[in-house]
Formats: sequence, C-alpha cells, structure tokens
Amino acid sequence: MNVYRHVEGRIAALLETLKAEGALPADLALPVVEVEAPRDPAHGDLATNAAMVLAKPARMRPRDIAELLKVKLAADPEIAKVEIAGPGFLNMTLVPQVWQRVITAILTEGKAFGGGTGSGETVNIEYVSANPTGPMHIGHCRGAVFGDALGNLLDFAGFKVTREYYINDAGAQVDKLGRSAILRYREALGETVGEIPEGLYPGEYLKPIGAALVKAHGRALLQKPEDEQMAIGRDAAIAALLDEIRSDLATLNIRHDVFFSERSLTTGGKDQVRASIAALEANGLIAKGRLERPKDHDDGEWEDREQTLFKSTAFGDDADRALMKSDGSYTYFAGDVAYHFDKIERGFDHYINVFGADHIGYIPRILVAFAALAGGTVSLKERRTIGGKANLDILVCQLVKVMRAGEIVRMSKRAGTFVALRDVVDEVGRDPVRFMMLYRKNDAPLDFDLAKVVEQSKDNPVFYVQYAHARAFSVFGKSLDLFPDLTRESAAVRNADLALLSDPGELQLIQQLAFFPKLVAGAAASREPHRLAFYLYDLSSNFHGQWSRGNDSPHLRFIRPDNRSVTAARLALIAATQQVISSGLAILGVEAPNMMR
RNA sequence: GCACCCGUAGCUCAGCUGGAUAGAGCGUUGCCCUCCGAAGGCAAAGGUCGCAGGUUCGACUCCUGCCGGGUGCGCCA
Repeated sequence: MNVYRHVEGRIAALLETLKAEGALPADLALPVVEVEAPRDPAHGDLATNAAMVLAKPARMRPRDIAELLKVKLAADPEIAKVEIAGPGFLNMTLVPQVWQRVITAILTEGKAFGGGTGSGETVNIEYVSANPTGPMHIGHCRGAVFGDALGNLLDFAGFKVTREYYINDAGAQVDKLGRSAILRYREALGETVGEIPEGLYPGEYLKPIGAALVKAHGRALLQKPEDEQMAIGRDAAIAALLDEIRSDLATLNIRHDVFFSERSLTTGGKDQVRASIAALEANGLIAKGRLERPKDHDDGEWEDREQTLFKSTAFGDDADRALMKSDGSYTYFAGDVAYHFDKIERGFDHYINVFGADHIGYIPRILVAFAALAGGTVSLKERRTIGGKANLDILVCQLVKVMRAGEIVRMSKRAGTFVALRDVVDEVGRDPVRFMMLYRKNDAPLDFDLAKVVEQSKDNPVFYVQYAHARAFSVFGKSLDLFPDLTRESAAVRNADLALLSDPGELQLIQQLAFFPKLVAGAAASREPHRLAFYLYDLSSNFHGQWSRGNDSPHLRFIRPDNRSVTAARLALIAATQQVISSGLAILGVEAPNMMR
C-alpha cells in the first residue's frame, strides 16, 4: 500500500485518457510525474508537478494542462478536492478513507509494510574488508555499520543481497604479520625478542597467537626454514585475527555471507589475475610503458623501468596503473582487478563497494577496471559505472572523529592508542553506536562523542526513537485495565472504525506513516540509509507530540475510558506507528524495545 | 600540483534526486506534570543557503569560475 505510487498511477492513467481524447498530443512521451506531500498543509494532502513537467514536451501552458487534469482528478471518487496553485501545481485532498486504509494496510502487512515487491535483482555489497592484521578499531566501524544497514535496506526494498568481505591475505603486509607472529612464538618459548623491529606489527594481540603456535608445534618450527616458519605464522595469525574480526563484527550484529580470500584468486589451479589481465588485453587495455615518478615519492624503492600497465587513462583515470612489481609479483591493484573480475563472473546485477575516505584516491582505477571488464562506461563524478553486464557503485564513508566530552581522542597504531571497536561497543552499547553512525550522511564527516552517546536524552536521538516505541507499547499495557479485549492483535483493534481518527495531529501521523514506503524506495535507490534514521526521529517526534496534546486536552488522549470505539481506533493508529518504527529500526539494526531501562 | 568531499540559524546537521513562505536538535528566553511514562511537549528569538555568474516556468539542489575547511595521491596494502 503506497499512497504516492497509487496516485501517480491514477495520474498516469488520466494523462493517457487525455491523449486518447485528443486534449494532449497523441505522441507525447510522458515524463516522470512526481507526487509528494506539500510542506504547507494548507496545500492539501498531496501535490503533483505533472502540469509543469508536461508543459514543455506538450508545448502547452502549465495552467492549461493543469486545468485539463483538474477536471479528470475531480471526478475521481478518492479525491475530495483539487486546486491549481502557483505556477501549475495540482493540490489534492484525498477522501479520509484512503488514509485510513493505510492503517489497515500496516496492521495487515505487518513488517512487510513498506517493503519492495521484489524484482529479484541481485546486488553484491562489499564492506569492512579490513586487513586481517589486527583487531577492528573505531575507524572501521562506520563503514561496517553503513554497509550492513544498506544491505538490510536493499533487502527490504526487494533486492537479493549478498554481503561480502574481501580478505587481504596475500602480499607483503601479511608476510610481515607472519614474521611478527613468529617473533611472538619465539618469545613464548622464552627468547628475549626486545623491541619489535620497524615495519613489523608490535601489537600485544599477537602474543596469544605466539603462545598458540607453541602449543600446536612445540619447538618444531625453529627447525624449519625461515620462509616456512613465516608461512605457518602467517596462516595462524590470519585465521586467529579473522576470528576476532568476526566476533568484533558480531557485537554490532554485522554478518557477511561471503568471506573472499585474496589468495584464493591464484591458488587451487586457477589464476584469476592472469585471466583478468588477459581479458583486459583482449580489449587492448594492457600496454608496456613507463610511469612518471610520483610527487613526494621519497623512499628509494622507485625504479624507472618499462612495465606492464593497465591503460586506465583510456577511461579518464589520472595515470595508467602498474600491474606487476619489479620483482615480478602482482601489485595489490592487480589482485583487486582479478577480484572484481571474479565478482563479475559470479553474475550479480549490481555491485556496491563501501570505501573509507582514506581510499578515495583508489576509486577511479577500480571503477575503470570494472567498466573495462563488464563492458560499460564510467562516471567518475557519480562514482559509478554505467551500462555493460553489471554496474558498480562505490560509496564512501568519511572519517569518524572520535571525541570524549568534546576532546578529540588521538589515535596512533604505533603508540597503541587506537580505540578498539569492541571497547566502544562495551562502553556505549550497540544501539547507540549503530544509530549514531547512521544519523549522518555517509559522505559527510562524523563526530562521535563517547560521552554524549551514553546520555539518555540530550543529543541522543536513538533513545528518543526507542522511547517512542516503548511508549506505544506501554499504552497498550494501560488500556488493558479498562478494555481487556482491545489487545494489539485483536479484531476489535484491527477492525476499529478508523473514521474516528479525525484530529489534525492524528491525520498528520497517518500521512507520515503513509510516506514510509516512498521513503524506503528513495533511500534504497540513492543508497542512503541515513534518511531512515531521520525519518524515524521525525515520526517519533510527531508521536510524542500527539501524546502530549493528550496531556493538555483529555479528549485527545489515546485511551478514552468513556469511549471504547475512539480508543480502539487510536490503538490501531498506535499499533501502526509502533510497527513502522519497529520496521525502520530493524533496517538500521537497532533494537525496538518494549520498555526503557 | 591534481582528484574527491564539505560550506545552510550562535553550535551540530537534515533538506525526500529541480518545486510553493529553507527545517530539526543543542544552546538562549518563557511556559506545561493531582493527567495514558516530563527519558516528553508548547512557544519565542535566531538565515544574503560561502561568493559571483549561468541553465529554466522555478535553483539550497544542476553547470562554470573563485574563496575557505577536510581527505587522499605510490611498483605500499
């Protein structure tokens, strides 16, 4: 039940009628007509810009088209009033029954209300993908929550969602991790290792891994060649750290369907890197060439030589990108190209990558590689590929500035002062972390104040929304004293006479509930879960407001001891409100409690 | 140097893909509990939407150029 789509459909049908009758040009291509709730309630329930957007293609004056449409709309039994306003808006007031049907729909459809019909299109969303070289810290948190909520949102909107985590378990960094683990292993055997050398991982979290290696192998590893030691240490460390990352994510209720190993690209008898390079070569996108020395490149590793390049400039990238290092091994980028090649082979309709702001410079080459492999074009501006077998969107989460009571918490990996994700969740709780991470546009920077998010009222929208849900629940508890049969699921509530909901505050609440499906569709299409968080805040505000009007004016109270039928109707409204809050919070991954602690 | 993001009320930010008189929270000022949960509500004050052009019926929104702030740049991962 989507009132907006319903009315849009009516208007589209009426425009076809007008074409058939010759009032509009028969060959007129109908543009997208919007129906929306006007800001000013005096402008009716809904407004459409149909006459204005049609004016140009029809080569008619907006007011003339509006006049034609007004006559047709006025004849619609569901529309009580139509007015032409401003440059050509059509302001409509619907008969109350249309709005009342929304309540019925919410109570009937339950948690399915507002969801997509299910086109069955598949979407692969990759997020977190933190290197398995240490525990999760707060910097990973935003992308993790955002990706998870976006997955929920797309799922709710009707997509078939696969959530994926790319494990960087190949390359020099994890080799260093392996060497670091072996140091801890020797330490656990009683050696004095002293200061951890520059370039290795000094974190305490590798000590248990060293100890576990002792338990598994005793002193036997010391007899093996260094490379073999390193490999064993590396594999043990990756496995242990990945477990830790999974459990860190679990504290935030975040899960992935697929953990994709970088190393698996080139093991098990296949070489996706070679295959992807071959695919690019077939399109003439591989060349030998030299790269300019980058600005500010100060270390001594630079070597000017001819090498294998991906011609990403052909799609608008700043420079061509190297695929092989001077030692003959693949670059990180080559692996990532292969990973996307593999993804495309798995055949999804849409792909989404969630990136941290520290990787924005990497975005163009990924888009370009994807477009080259999927056969599309690139819009660097929109950070997406267009056309081809499938399209990729890259979404960016800006940095989180961690604060405590207004003071910036400085983080440094070297000094070991980074804030562990698990500590934050332990300190402030899962719900506030999730909600606050989503209570901001993803590509705007976010201040996260550890002191403020635990406050139970001020500056803390999550409690405000949860309180609305709990309050709705408590009304039902109270009403049972007076009307024991008016339970949430009862037919008496479900079939209440909704015509009794006539107070302006109640009607506003209903109209806002009716907006939920449109909001979900818009948020999903634009990949913006934060819209949901703001909507829920707004809805809660309306609900709290209606409650308080009952404090001042007893006849507006939800429970009317003297009037059973009005009480039943209002309970239906409350049940619907509670349902939408609950559905919305579920998408955000935040609990909808029946009682505040 | 180049790319991207941000610039909206004193502060922190929304603004539903171009709609009508630009909104909310905090802060400030003044109100509302013998009453369904005051963890709440109502009201007032507060604006050259960074600046200048352009596109059109119409711009906070799209385009161009400036000015400020942030992030990034590799044969690293």
